[in-house]
Amino acid sequence: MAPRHLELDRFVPYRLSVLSNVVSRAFALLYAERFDLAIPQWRVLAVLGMAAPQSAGEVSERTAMDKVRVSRAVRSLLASGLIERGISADDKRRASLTLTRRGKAIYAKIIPLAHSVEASLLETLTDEETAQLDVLLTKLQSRAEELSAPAGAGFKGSPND
Amino acid sequence: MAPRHLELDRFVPYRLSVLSNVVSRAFALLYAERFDLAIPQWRVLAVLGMAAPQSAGEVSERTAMDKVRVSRAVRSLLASGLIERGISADDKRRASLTLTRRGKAIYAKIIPLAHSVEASLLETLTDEETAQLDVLLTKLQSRAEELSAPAGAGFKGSPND
DNA sequence: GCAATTTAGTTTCAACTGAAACTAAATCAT
DNA sequence: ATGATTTAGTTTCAGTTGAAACTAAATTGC
Repeated sequence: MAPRHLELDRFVPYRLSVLSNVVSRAFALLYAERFDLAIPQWRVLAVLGMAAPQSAGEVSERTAMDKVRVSRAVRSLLASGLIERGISADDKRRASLTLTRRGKAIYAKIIPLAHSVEASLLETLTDEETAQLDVLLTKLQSRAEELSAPAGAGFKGSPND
Repeated sequence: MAPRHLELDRFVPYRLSVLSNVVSRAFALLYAERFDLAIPQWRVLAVLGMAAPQSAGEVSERTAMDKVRVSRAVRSLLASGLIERGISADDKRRASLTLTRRGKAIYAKIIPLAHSVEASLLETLTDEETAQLDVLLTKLQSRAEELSAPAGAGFKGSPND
C-alpha cells in the first residue's frame, strides 16, 4: 500500500541519486586535481587502457555514454595528447582510438588510485556486505533497464529521481 | 592490492552513477509526462508536502540541492501555481513556502505513484535484500561524505565517478 | 545606534548537456 | 552500378548547471 506521504530520505531513487552525486563529485575532484581530467575523459581513458584500438562507438557502449559525450571527450583527449586517432583501413568513418605513450603513463597512475579510492569507500562495509552490494547493483540495474524500456513503447527522458 | 587495470563494469562508483542515471531518467520521464515537473520541482513539492511552511534554505537541506537549484525550482513552481511564497514576518529575507490547493492536489496524486514505481523497482529484490540495500546505502552515504570532507581541507568539485 | 559582518536568496556567466540536424562513408536494393 | 538507406561521428542550438558575484535584510561589535 502506498502511504500518503513520502520521506525523501527513505526513497531509494533519491538516495541513489544523492549517493551517486557525492561519490562522483569526490572522484571528479580527484581526477581534475591530479590529472586535469573530467569524468567523460577519464572513462574513455579507462576503456582504452583495457583494450585498444577501439572505435568511438565501442567506447560509447563500454562507458555508457552517448556518442556526443564520447565525441567531445575524444576531442579533448586528442588535444591533450593522451590518445591518438587512426582511421580504420576498411571503414573510413570509423575511428581507431589508442592511448599515446603519455596516455598510458597517466593510465598507469590513475588506475591504482581509482582502485584505492574505491577500496576506501568500501572500507565501511564487511566483505559480505561488499558481495551483497555487487548483487544488489546488478539486480537493480537490470530491473531499472526493464522499467525504462517498456516493451512496445519508445523511450526518451532526462535525469534525476 | 590495486590491479593494473580497471574494469569499468565492476567499478562501484561507475555502477552507482549508471544505475542512478537510469533510475532518475525513468522517474524524470514519469514526472514530466504526467505532471510536467522536473526533478528539482518534484523534490521541492515532496518536502513541502511533508511539512510547510518551509524556507528555501530548509528546502535546500532537505532535498540535498544547492540554493541556486532550489531558487529556480521555486520560481518555476510559483509560476505554475503549485506553491505560494509568503514572507516571514520576523525575517523579511526568509521565504515562507507552502503548497497551494493545486499543489496539494498534484502532491496527492504523485506520491502514491512515486511509491509504486519505487516498489516496482525493488520488486526484483527479496525482503531481506531490500533491508540490506537500506543498510548499504546508509553506510556508503556516510562514508562518502567523510571522504568528501577531508578534515581540515575545504571542498569543491563537480560530478560523476 | 551605526559600521562591519553574516545570512537568505537571486542573478550572472561560462561551461556542460543531449536531441536533432548534419556530413561522409558503407551497405542495400534494384 | 546507381539511387536509397543505414551507420559513424560531428556540429548546432536551446536548455541546464553551479560557482561566484550580487542584493537586501539581520546580527554583531564597538
